[in-house]
Amino acid sequence: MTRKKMKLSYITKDSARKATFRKRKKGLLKKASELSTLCGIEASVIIYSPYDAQPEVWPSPAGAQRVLSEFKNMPKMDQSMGMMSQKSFLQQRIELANKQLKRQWRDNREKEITQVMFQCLAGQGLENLNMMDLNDLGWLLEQNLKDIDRRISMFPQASQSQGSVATASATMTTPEAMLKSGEKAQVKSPERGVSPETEQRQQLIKDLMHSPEDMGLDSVLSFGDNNPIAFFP
Amino acid sequence: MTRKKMKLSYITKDSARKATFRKRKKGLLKKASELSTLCGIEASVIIYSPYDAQPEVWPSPAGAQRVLSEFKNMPKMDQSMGMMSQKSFLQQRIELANKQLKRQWRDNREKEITQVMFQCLAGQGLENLNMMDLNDLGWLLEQNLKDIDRRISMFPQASQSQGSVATASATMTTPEAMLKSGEKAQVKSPERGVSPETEQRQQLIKDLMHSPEDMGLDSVLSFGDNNPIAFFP
DNA sequence: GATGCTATATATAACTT
DNA sequence: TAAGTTATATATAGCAT
Repeated sequence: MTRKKMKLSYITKDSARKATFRKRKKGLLKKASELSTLCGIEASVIIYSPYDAQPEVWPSPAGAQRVLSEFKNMPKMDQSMGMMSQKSFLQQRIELANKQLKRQWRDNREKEITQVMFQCLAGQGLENLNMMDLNDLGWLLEQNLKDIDRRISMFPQASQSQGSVATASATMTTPEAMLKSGEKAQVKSPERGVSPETEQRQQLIKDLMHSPEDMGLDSVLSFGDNNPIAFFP
Repeated sequence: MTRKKMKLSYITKDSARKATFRKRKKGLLKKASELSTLCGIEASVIIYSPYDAQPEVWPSPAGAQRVLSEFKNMPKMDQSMGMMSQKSFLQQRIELANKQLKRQWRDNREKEITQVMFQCLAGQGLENLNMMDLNDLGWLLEQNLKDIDRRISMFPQASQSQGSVATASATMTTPEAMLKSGEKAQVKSPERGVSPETEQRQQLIKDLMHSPEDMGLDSVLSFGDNNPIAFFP
């Protein structure tokens, strides 16, 4: 942007990267501030980097949270709570919120992984997934495959040859180890009445699951890193 | 900042304010994108304004969530809370919990829709979706396309012909009406270096989006049912 | 009201201290 | 390694369409 035109790619040189980071972070926050002032809107910028112990939050943690809470149901609560003992009411509220939040978090995990799955379909590949994600992705795939198998087995003509999709599962190198005991995939003959669309889809998924340059999914997926999601640290 | 030096204060003239907003929002997001790319860090920008029905979220709702999840480690507050009155601390806590919960709720919606999207890919079709789902699905598609476009535009060779995925968007009959003004998809030549997989995927999505017997998605998706997400029902 | 177009104001990469 | 300087690259305010 100045003496040279600079390609927009990761700056490999450590010192230069850090210098640029500091300068541009400052610039970005200034821009955000100006936009907010000039146009009278709420905005928030959060920058998470290894250069700052605490994430950089603009305009402030509280301000950021204000922006994040687009709907203003808060004021209503502030008014009504005047009638109760402040503490108990608030504690109650906190407990409730925590409980709901915790439940959300758990339910979210599956949806998040499904999201990941779609992102793969959208062409992002598996490179950026960590071990936990891959693990859960594998689990989700198993669940889906089991469900699909179940549905297939309900078709009359499939009764003598179920387990086709489980075959796909095996082909996809999904770790059998992850199946709960007693629920082993029943791998039988792959030949069955699948529509072209189905085959295309399965092929697509297989392609997506096969990342040649990375280590095989087998080794990764079976690695049991079930770290709990941090909750209200 | 250009022909005149401009005082940094709220722009009273309506049209000018909006014009400035659009320009600067674009600039801000670009800066954020560059910072992220150049320094390999995670960042998120959220702009909440009356000009956009949906808050502007960069790099994407999912990306923002990733950054925000880091942001929730705010030990700073825990330390300093000793100085606050119990009430203000609890209020802050509540605010935080509510913010997080609210965000969860909204992000959930997105994931839910993504789930729906994947179910479509799994062969269930769009028959069972209500108008809100379709609406949100359209929005989600837009977000994803924008994110993908952003990534594509980062490839040097794509700089002269970005918007390829937006082309897919148009082909998919995604309603242009849903694009925020000033962010019109740049539909150019569809011919570009897309891999066979990409084409296959796009074709698949197109097929899924095209439900011959139902009313076209165009009419449904552009139906402006921006109902707020219920929070704390 | 949205865009496109400059003339300038800013931001900042490469240097210097 | 950080802070200051400077030459340029970018961003964008004020207009024109």
